Amino acid sequence: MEPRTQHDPATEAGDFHRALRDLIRLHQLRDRDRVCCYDVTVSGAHALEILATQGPLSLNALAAELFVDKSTASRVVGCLEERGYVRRVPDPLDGRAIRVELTDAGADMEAQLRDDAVWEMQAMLAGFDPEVRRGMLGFLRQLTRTSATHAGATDASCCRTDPGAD
Amino acid sequence: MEPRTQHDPATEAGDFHRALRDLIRLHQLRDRDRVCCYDVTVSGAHALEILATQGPLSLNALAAELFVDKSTASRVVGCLEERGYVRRVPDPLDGRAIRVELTDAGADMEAQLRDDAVWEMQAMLAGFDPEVRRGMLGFLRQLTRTSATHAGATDASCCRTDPGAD
DNA sequence: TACGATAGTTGCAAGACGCAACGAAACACA
DNA sequence: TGTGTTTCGTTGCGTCTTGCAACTATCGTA
Repeated sequence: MEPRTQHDPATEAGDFHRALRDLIRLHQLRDRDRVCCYDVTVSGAHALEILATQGPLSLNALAAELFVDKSTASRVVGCLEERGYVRRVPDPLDGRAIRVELTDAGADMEAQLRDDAVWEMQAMLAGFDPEVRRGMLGFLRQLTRTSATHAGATDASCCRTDPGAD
Repeated sequence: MEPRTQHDPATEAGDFHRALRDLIRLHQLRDRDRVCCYDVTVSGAHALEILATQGPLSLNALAAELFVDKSTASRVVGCLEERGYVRRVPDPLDGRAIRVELTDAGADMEAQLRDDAVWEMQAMLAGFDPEVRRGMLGFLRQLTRTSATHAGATDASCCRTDPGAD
């Protein structure tokens, strides 16, 4: 049992955990408000962004990118299509599949949303050292990767109630 | 219009934005799974953590910490109380108010949840430079603060779309 | 042609949330 | 001291998001 000093790994990890929890919780709620006036849901906004980055995708691929069930993805696409932001195009190579494409309006909307977020992020980043910024970006991505791994192995990691006696 | 080099602020901000979006989205979904087997909801887990950190709180204070409506907080507390993790104690100084207290079982559960998260976070942090870690912690907190400010000023920032676009 | 696998859609239920209405207690003020 | 106002917490109700499972249509293969 090591003493909990300021530099104790567990203490530091606890700080990170709290910071991350607050951030996630806040974004969960804030984004809902922010996005509403743009007439798209949070998932919709993410879908637009993904489509803008990766080009047309099948529904399954989109669902995977969004980390949601394909049924949810289907509904999200339905909403976006109603508003004219995406198009469902039948896949010429596979009669079962569709390709979800961004329309011009969708691309425009996506640019607006991204601009907004980027602008805000830029302001935030200004106060940090370039080297630290690079490290942070890697950290965020690493965190996502690790979390994704754990999420994938839910059955095992979900109910490991006792890490020590295992 | 400067060219978008690797060090262009907007590009970097975009990278951050994407990284953060993925992280938040993933955690949003992963936490739901993770918490299920512990018999508490995500909000419930956060509430436990907050109570453990800050001690007994009024319902309003708890709601503020959770960033939710007091009605939601009331229900969350109701769930936790059913399971024996918290207690509603009448405030001796104010007949209207209550104090939400952690029970022993609640403290135990909270420790389990936190341990889990801390353990994971610790593993993640191990690979990063101490200086970068310090920067990151500050960054995360700054991000939360800024986001909170924007969330508070929703009326102004939410609908700064083009009014004539409808 | 028949069968199993795959893509996408939809019915259904559950969970989290906010708003608004409500009762009870505290407070302010005449 | 009595009355009106504010604050605290609870509850009814509707909405939104999501996943699971059942379903249809299509593809690939024997």
